[in-house]
Amino acid sequence: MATIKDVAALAGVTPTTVSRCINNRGYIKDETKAKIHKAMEELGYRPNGVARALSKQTTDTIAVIVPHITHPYFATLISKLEQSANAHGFKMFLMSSREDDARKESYLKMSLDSRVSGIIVCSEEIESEKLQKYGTPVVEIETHANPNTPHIICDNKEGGRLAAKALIDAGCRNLLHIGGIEDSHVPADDRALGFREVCETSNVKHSEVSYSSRVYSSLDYMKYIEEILSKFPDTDGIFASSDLIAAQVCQVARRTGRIIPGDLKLIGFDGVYISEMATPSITTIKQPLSEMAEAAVSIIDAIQNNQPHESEHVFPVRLIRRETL
Amino acid sequence: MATIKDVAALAGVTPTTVSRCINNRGYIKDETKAKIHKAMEELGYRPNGVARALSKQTTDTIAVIVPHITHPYFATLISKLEQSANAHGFKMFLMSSREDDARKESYLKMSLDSRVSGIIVCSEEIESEKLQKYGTPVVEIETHANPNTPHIICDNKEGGRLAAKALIDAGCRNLLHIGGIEDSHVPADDRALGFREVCETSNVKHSEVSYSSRVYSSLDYMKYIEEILSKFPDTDGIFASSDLIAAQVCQVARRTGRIIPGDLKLIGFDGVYISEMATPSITTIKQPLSEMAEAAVSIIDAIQNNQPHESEHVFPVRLIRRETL
DNA sequence: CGGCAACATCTTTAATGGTAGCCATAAGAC
DNA sequence: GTCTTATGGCTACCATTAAAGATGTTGCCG
Repeated sequence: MATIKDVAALAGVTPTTVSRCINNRGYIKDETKAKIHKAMEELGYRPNGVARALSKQTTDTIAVIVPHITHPYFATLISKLEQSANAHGFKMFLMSSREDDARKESYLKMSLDSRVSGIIVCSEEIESEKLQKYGTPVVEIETHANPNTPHIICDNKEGGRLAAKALIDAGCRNLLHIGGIEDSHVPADDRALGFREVCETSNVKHSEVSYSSRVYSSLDYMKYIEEILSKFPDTDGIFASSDLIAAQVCQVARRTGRIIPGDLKLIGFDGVYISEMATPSITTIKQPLSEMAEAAVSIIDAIQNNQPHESEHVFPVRLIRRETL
Repeated sequence: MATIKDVAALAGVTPTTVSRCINNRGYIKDETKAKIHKAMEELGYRPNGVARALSKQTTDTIAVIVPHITHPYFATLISKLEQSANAHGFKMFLMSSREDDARKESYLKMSLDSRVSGIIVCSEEIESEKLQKYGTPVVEIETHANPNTPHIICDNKEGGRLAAKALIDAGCRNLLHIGGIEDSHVPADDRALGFREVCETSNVKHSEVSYSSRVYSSLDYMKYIEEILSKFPDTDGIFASSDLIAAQVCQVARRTGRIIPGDLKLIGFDGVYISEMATPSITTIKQPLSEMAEAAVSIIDAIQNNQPHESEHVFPVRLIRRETL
């Protein structure tokens, strides 16, 4: 590929002049500009981003680390992050740990080595203190491992409250919350807190179950849900911690002859497309993922430009009524 | 962040020696190695990938361009590509055109400028001849704009045949194929060919409908499917060109009082997780996405290392039987 | 035991492709 | 005569690597 020197030689100027022409810096005669542009055109010249990054000391790239890509929640979040990144002039590295700590660690190092402008970590526990000494900005979405790291969450507790209230208002008296990964502690666990709070205040019978990270990884909760439903046969209202789980509750319900919402009412969490696509469509607690993604990217943008930024963003959630309630 | 010079100064050697120590090249005394490692440790040194890329003339990065991220087919494909990229030592840029030609063009330029090792374009028409002069390897998945560009597809026509046969064998006599984006020509269109072929040979009544790119973009086929079903009320078997469409057919069927598979049998395409997650679970034609992703990344790896590679890969598809047939 | 090749160890220099600060020159305005 | 506008070259710098060179150290042969 042609370099700036080739262009300079062809246009009869020095590389510096070409550089300034490209970057609109300093003074250049229109005539000279034209010559340079013609030379660039002729050679199909494209400035070398690597050299630029080295010289400018910024790659304009953010790394996004997620546990899974296909999970509808992460797929949606990734999509929003990509949009925001693009709008802010960032390219996006996508890295999926697949819940392997070694891979996560390796990806973190890779991001550092690539001199990304920032790292966005989603629903993953990381040792952000250790990262801090490298000076690469880190933003956490739905995690909060370190108090100094900027983080973005939705109002999980309120989400749990909304779900419990809605189920109780709809007449449910035997509630079940499916959520939380065993041996893991994330902000999403607060959904259970809000849920419990309302159930206790309203004096409604309720249970909570969590699942193994193996089930979470596989995205297949089917057998697990069957077990749970036979363990809690009287359940008439379920608050699932993701729309993905809720969609599978719909399936299991159908197979086991339960009518939704007749026999069993159901509320999901996230508010991503799968909640609309399930049959019946799922009533859910929606997170404002666009805004959350935008906030995450904005923080990195701000840090890169030495501008002030919030270190904690809590976004409101809301109930979307559909067919399962 | 510390540079190789800082490490060199602290260890009392030259940057070159540090470089050779890092890359295991040439002769270095164990004692010196130890000093260098100690210095690196102390400074928290991480080699600068940008400078490395400039010097080594390779970024070990691939760019993946897709029309959409959340669409279950693309989400799955992206996930598989990320896995293969990682296994081959590549980082992955994810870029979504959102079916905007200008954005696609801009992303293509960005990829070129970033000196990626290769570009993988999924289901997007691109002018790959124009790209060729830049020397950046391009691989197409489920597109085939240019005869010289390596491309990867599944056996779409055979998929159409399998679907038609299965529906006819199940007793359907009024078939409908939902597939194909208006004003666009992609290999996936061949699914209709195979479908038509079998229907005609078997003398079974069949129709084919395609949808607007607006509907495709929105991922929301609901209204469209309603219209189609009222336009073809006698339909007893549907072959949908994606599992996403099929899942929405399930929904519309339920709302309009059709029982699947009693009144209406249904086959999807892709074989991605949403086909398992829909209610009822969807019988589908599965593409081997893992293998296809691996092939795409392998080709870029091969080109980068001047090794030979196939220019056309056609992967077999197979019928997965579930509840809609 | 001198001489010389082979090996070991580290340094010097140049190159990767671009950007940016500084400098030199000159023409016209005030 | 000085200030502003305009033009474009020189050189250092970004962090690293490849190639070649410098220096010392063995080992072996005659």
